[in-house]
Amino acid sequence: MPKTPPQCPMDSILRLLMGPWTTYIIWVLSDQGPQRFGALKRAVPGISTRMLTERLRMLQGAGVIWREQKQTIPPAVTYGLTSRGNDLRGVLDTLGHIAERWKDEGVFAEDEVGTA
Amino acid sequence: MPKTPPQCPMDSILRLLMGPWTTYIIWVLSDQGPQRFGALKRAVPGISTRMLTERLRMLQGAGVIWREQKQTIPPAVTYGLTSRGNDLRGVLDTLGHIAERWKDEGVFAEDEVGTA
DNA sequence: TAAAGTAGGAACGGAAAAGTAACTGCCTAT
DNA sequence: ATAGGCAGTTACTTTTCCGTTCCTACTTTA
Repeated sequence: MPKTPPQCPMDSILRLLMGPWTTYIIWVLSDQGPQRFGALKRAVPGISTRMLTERLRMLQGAGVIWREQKQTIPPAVTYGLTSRGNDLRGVLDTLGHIAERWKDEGVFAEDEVGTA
Repeated sequence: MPKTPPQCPMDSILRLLMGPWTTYIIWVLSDQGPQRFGALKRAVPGISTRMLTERLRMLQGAGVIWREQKQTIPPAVTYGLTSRGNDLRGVLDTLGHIAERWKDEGVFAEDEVGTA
């Protein structure tokens, strides 16, 4: 029972980006450059370590971000966007523009999308 | 406790597109033109009427699709993309290309995204 | 000695999303 | 007369996700 019919590969990619935090993480990494785990956590206010870890693993598994671990004594792990992540950047950027335009038009106002 | 920090409007739009079926519906409407409810349901294999209705309402609420109801005796309801929906089309198209490229590269293979 | 930071892992629990199934009312075709 | 299609709605159940909390092992600082 595939929820994602195979004809539509972009659904797979959306599943990847979908999570509540995913795009935000990508945005931070693309806006502020590579970050360490703690810094990332601080940059994404409200996220739990569990979620952050999970999302990072997922993105890493998809090759969207890289992970560099330094085996120093307090281990230092840094994450950054790969070229594949930069692919996404453009799309997300465009989507962001659309989103802003829509927001100006009131699409996301509660009485329009919340009700109805 | 907003899961979507206000700084990131594209998260709102992704929330809109995210659902398991949403993009597929948009794709069908953009690929095959306006469709009636039943046709749409047949075109999106596996979706339940409940989900289809919900997604359509959501997309309609966001102004992504229009809904035209003819008060004939078996009521005929047709859905189609609005100009706003066509905004999305471009992005989804790009995303689709990326997704296909990634798929060719094996990003979505289980051993890459499932394991890790 | 105790607290805090580093980068997570494991377990538990609630809430929201999604699927299933049954029902609506009206009409047409068999 | 009965089945089936139209376009859903409602209720029920399941699943899945997400957040919270506690834990690791080590080191530095107070």
